[in-house]
Amino acid sequence: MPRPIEFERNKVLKSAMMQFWKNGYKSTSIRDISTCTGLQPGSLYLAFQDKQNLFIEALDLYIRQRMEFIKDIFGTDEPALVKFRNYFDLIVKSSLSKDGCKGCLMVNTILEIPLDDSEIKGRIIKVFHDVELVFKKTLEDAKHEGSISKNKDINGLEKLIITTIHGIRVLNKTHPDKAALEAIMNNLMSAVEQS
Amino acid sequence: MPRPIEFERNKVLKSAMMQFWKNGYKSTSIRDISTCTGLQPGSLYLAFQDKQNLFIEALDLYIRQRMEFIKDIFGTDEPALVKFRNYFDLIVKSSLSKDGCKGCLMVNTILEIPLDDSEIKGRIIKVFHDVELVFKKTLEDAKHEGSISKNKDINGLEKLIITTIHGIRVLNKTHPDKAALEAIMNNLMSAVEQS
DNA sequence: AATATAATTGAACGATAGTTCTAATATACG
DNA sequence: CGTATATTAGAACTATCGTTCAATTATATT
Repeated sequence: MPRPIEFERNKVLKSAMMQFWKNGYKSTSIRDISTCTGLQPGSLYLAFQDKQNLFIEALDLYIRQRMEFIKDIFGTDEPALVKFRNYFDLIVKSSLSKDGCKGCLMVNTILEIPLDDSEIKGRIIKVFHDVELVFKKTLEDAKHEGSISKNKDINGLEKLIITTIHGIRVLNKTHPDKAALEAIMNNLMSAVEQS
Repeated sequence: MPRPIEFERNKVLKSAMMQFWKNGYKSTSIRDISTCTGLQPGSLYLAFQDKQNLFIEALDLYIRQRMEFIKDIFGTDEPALVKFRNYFDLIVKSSLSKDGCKGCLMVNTILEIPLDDSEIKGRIIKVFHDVELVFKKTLEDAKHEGSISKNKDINGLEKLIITTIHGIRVLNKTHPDKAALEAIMNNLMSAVEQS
């Protein structure tokens, strides 16, 4: 009986996500979203409640993609150090791709958002934490495989990895540069391998 | 004959800078600035032209402070590697200080600002470049002093340093943690020293 | 085919943003 | 001491924001 929904929710969310990723949360207006999705404000509000919730759903889509990316690499049965090498290579590759200069939506958002905004901030911090757990798990595996020393400081190493990745997200917003990216990643790999 | 200016320009700029630093460019309104400086909108516009220019002057104040900080450390006649060690120690210290959780105004801004905004972006990229020149110069000095190997890749090393610092600015916005900061900085120092 | 249902439209709304303007104010000089 | 000069105050203006709403549209069922 009812008129059916015309738009595909995920396509709309993807367009919105790309817009937020490109220009940031505050600098993206509902009219911008309306333009890039082809949906009128009314439809957007009916489907997504309000701007904050629309952003959260777009962010969640981004997060799902990132976590899938992580899972594709770290969910294999390859040796732990190979996983890191693959991951670092793909970070370099994606940094040099078309979307590379936009950095990471999560990092951009956590630096943009006011200090006391906890709803969105908490979401992102949780994802960072989950990623760190994957890193730690893989570093533990490396210990068991005997490819890194038993007395390595896994917490420190894991923080080093995620901090370097975040630094690269900033670099991407300024001067993406293949040589620099490779130098940074090679150093990081050495830090991981080094007994 | 004229009524004298009552406010001190630098004090006003400092208050504005702190506000922008805390909440970001877009999330800070002129009325916020009016409140934190005690100046009415009219006075602000007479003195600073418009919001963008006010921000640029506040940013310039921040930049001057940062460059002074850099100069205080790298402008001494200490050995090159000691300069880096001092710098890294101070990064850790400031990360754990009251303002640490606000990250770096330049990094925050470059991640917040829309991709095609070149006025402010260009200013920040130039500063990053200037800082990188200081790092490179100091690494060259280290070579001449014989404290690092002649065939070290200075460009790669310098990018590694600035990228790690930027990563820490992101870390500061999430979980400032003394142990993590020290682990990251110790690794960075090793990467610099290591022949 | 007529109708009930709900999605879609895009104009309109109130709030808030950046900005401007006028009146009031305060000194340095004649 | 009065006046010229320029700052200060904060109300007012315009643009734009997030958001809502009434009218329109399109199907699935009767």
